[in-house]
Amino acid sequence: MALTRQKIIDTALEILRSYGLADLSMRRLARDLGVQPGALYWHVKNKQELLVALAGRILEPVKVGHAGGDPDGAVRRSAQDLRGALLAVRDGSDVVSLAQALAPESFTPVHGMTALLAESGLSELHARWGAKSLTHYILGAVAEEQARAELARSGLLEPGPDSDADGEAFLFGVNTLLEGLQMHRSR
Amino acid sequence: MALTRQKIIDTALEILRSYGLADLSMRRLARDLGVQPGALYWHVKNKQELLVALAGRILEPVKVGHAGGDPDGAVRRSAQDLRGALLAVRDGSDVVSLAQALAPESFTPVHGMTALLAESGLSELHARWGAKSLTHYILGAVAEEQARAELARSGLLEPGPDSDADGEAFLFGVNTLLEGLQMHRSR
DNA sequence: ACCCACTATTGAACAGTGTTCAATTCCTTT
DNA sequence: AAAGGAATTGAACACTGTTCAATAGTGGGT
Repeated sequence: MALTRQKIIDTALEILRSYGLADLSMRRLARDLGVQPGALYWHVKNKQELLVALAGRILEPVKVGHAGGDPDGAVRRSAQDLRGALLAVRDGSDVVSLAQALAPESFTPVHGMTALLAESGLSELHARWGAKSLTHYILGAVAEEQARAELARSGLLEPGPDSDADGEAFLFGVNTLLEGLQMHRSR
Repeated sequence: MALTRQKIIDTALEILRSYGLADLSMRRLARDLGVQPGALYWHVKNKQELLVALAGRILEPVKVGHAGGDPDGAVRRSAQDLRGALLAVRDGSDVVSLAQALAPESFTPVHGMTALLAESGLSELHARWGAKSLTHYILGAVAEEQARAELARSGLLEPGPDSDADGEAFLFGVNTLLEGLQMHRSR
């Protein structure tokens, strides 16, 4: 079974899901693929590129659809989709944050959000700034959730109640940002 | 000259300032102190603890003072102070984000901001959530600025105009958040 | 002055990391 | 079957954080 870029990314995602970013080394990845580490570098430039691709895969299910008539609602839904996609993979927010730092243009959701906000009556500039604010907030909020989850996993923190207080707090942040943006609309 | 925890943190900060987080290894740190790597572990539990202490040092100049009468203004000023402190040290936002993930309670600014927001008429819960939203936003925004700076330093990005567009965008985000919070005030 | 005890540092090792590259194998096309 | 490019191996390089027995330095009490 030939080694392929696809398979590498798939296996990397599986390691991430099950063991987290700390266990995702090139050697571990090669071992799981039954291959020598050097072989990976034929299909992938380096680990950074792998992580960027991985981030793309994590965000694949997120479609920042532009819903007719209710841009705010669409943004709200996109934000929650994004959160969901990040939470679905262990250390997902770390991987995506890292990827965004390495290849900012590859972080597609921000484009869709900019479009939605522009559609809602914001100037081009304010829409861009608003979208960036939103994504910074989202990545930060989810990173905090997952960091806590990681601490809990290692027993350094009691696992707290599993009520969706995080989801509520998250939505509060998104709504606050959206309400703040409302003031800047021209129409 | 006896090795001391203070000197270790000082030297670590100096390496960070001049060469960035990637060059801040325990070995490099030991070399700069004229000491064997193992010696560091007498004064510091491990690298994580060092980074948390370092984050504390980076945030030292930030005093989230509670200004009389104008909580929003105080928050705005604190946010900009925080940004300034992070930007003053290369990779400052990475170090602080990391520290916050490892020891959330040690990230003091969030306390002061919570207090200020509560003072401004928000409920206890909303003040907490608002402060968290703000800090997520701030860390994310500065992280992006510094990531771009790092990419530019390595020549992978043309250094763009040095106008303070970043400062403007940053302030926009803070103001948006504050305006959004206004809706949730009881008085 | 001596010895003890405690603090601090060394030197060496362990187990891992990302990455490179000559040599080799595999597979396809002629 | 032979040639040639694509893919993989095996080994090495230069690192990383961390541990720990052995050693050195330092002060107090007899």
